[in-house]
Amino acid sequence: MVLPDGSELEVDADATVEDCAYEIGPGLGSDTVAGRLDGDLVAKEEPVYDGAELEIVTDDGGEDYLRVMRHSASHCLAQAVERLFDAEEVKLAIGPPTDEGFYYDFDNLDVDEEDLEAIEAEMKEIVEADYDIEREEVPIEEAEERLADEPYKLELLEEFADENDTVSFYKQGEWEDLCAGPHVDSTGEIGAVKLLEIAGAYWRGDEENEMQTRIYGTAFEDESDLEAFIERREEAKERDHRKIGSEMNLFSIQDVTGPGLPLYHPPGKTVLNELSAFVTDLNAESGYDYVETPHLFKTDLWQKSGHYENYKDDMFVFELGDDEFGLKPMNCPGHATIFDDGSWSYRDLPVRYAEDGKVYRKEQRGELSGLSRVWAFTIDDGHLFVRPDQIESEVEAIMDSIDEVLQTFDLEYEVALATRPEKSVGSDEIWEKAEAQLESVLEDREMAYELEAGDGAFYGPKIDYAFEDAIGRQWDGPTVQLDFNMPERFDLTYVGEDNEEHRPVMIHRALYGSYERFFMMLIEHFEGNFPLWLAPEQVRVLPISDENLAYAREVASEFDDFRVEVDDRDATLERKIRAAHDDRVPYQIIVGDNEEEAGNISVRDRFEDQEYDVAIDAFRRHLRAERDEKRTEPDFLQD
RNA sequence: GCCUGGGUAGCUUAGCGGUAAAGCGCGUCCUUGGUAAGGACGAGACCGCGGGUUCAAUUCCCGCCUCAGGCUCCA
Repeated sequence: MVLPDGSELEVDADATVEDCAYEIGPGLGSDTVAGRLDGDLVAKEEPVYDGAELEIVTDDGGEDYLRVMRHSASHCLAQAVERLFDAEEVKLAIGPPTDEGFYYDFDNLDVDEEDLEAIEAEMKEIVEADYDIEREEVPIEEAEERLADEPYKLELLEEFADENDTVSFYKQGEWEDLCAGPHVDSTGEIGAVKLLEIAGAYWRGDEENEMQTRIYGTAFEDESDLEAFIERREEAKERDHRKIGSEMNLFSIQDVTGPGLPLYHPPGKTVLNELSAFVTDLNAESGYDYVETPHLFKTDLWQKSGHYENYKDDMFVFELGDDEFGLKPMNCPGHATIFDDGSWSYRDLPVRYAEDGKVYRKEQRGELSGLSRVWAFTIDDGHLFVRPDQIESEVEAIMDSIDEVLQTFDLEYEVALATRPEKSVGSDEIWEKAEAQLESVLEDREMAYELEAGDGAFYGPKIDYAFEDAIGRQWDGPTVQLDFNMPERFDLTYVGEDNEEHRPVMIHRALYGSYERFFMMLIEHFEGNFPLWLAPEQVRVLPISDENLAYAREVASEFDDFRVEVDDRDATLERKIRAAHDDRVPYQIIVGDNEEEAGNISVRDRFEDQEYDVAIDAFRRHLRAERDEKRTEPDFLQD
């Protein structure tokens, strides 16, 4: 066996995880809860095998121990449910731990939120009773008898029967379950438990299967950890872009407009305009030409592009007179059509088209959520028509731009290579070539990447970026996609050096992905405290009394290349400061008699720092630099 | 789409078989204030939409619309 520190351990051929632990030391042996065998969490009774990497999991309160304990908590949940409801009727499905807790799926169980309290109380009794949790190896045939009334368990059993002679059961008190484990030694080890949600879940995650009742919960070693968890959830709620979006008047999604169709209010549109200007500048530097295409095309175009065949279920398609039309789910066919209208020499390539293009995709109703999943959204789209020999350098250039965007927002990211999906167009040969090219760029850049087999677009493989926000959540972002198929379908050509017609390659790319999703992520990442260059209101001037109002307006006019407001309400300074904070304005300028006499200002930032006797010129110079350099934090008072 | 829970003033929420309450915000007035809510008064609600039960429905029942969480973690 290979241990985490790299050392090797010799054990008998039939040794278990627990035996290995005792071999290392008797203290470790008796503390053993489970093991990680080549990365898999397994029961301590599981046999080890030659050459495997082994890590012993003890009751040290680490992630793995929590997982084991939560798995046991899910058993308590099922036990409580079978005690309180008709155990003959209710059928057990599965009950694994998750990253944040655990769940158990039941069939034929009808519960509401009030029942949850009763179930939770019963679970606490089970924990209190401190039943020993015992593992038992049972021959398949006997297992079948024990599970005669549990159709889902039998279905699972069938699958194990191929590879194993016995299966394990875990028993606590009067209740037992078919389960691979691992589990803690007794129910009393579960410190604090809470049930969270009732949800529906398809058996084995398949829409074709019946829907079962899933109960979510979580468990921790003690009450204070549980409280911290609940607090963290509340904090995430505070950051929610839907809440902040409405507080800051950024956008709304209203019943009258229909679902997934956001309306951007002036402050929100201000942010979007800044985001758009940023990539427009980058695109100009990278040699892109802007184009514009309508929101709607005849389905002839979608047939030509292959969307009709491969994407129709996600499209809004409708009859108009004798013709059928579809709202555009992607901008590429329009751009390909523009390219097709010209005649091109190899010298003209690459041709790079860009458009902030609004697209419409008919997502399932239940999938819609705030700005993160919508029906109508805008992509900072770009399509390149390149010679085969230009692919790698163009992909490199795009990745440079993406780096610049993500660095501007201080976002860490990971990349993944997504390969051919089941539903796709084009020959195997073309796909292999495309995948190989992207792989080679990633290798050249020495970038670590994950392989997402089958996750590519239907027309080509892609490199997807995922970034992490301020509280560690992952989001989809930029993407670079190779496309050998669209040029075929549109019969795109250029004349080569040899005076023959050649086929260009298309590259699809976006730096943000969609504005909607990027905007949402920024709102939550910054908690609405946008960097100066993005802030809808950048500076607010607060006169101490009405006497200073005229001077306040004069000061504001000195900042007319910024989004500046004067708080001219009849209110105390305290109230004005409070309001400026609530509205998340990066800088407040405070002017009273002292400032008016001296002809200067006081500056306050969102961190509550303040400086008096500031020259207007000096602050304006700083502000321009902070804005133009796109710094993420207001730093006038923070140097 | 399916499961569970919501939809009451611009926002956050309370309430209930007898057509509604609070805080913030907004308006007017008093106040002219020096660093995170000064005071008084006032306006503001087809209680998501449609149907049913009832003498009476925002409240109970049914349907629809819409929002949130889940349906991805696999004994």
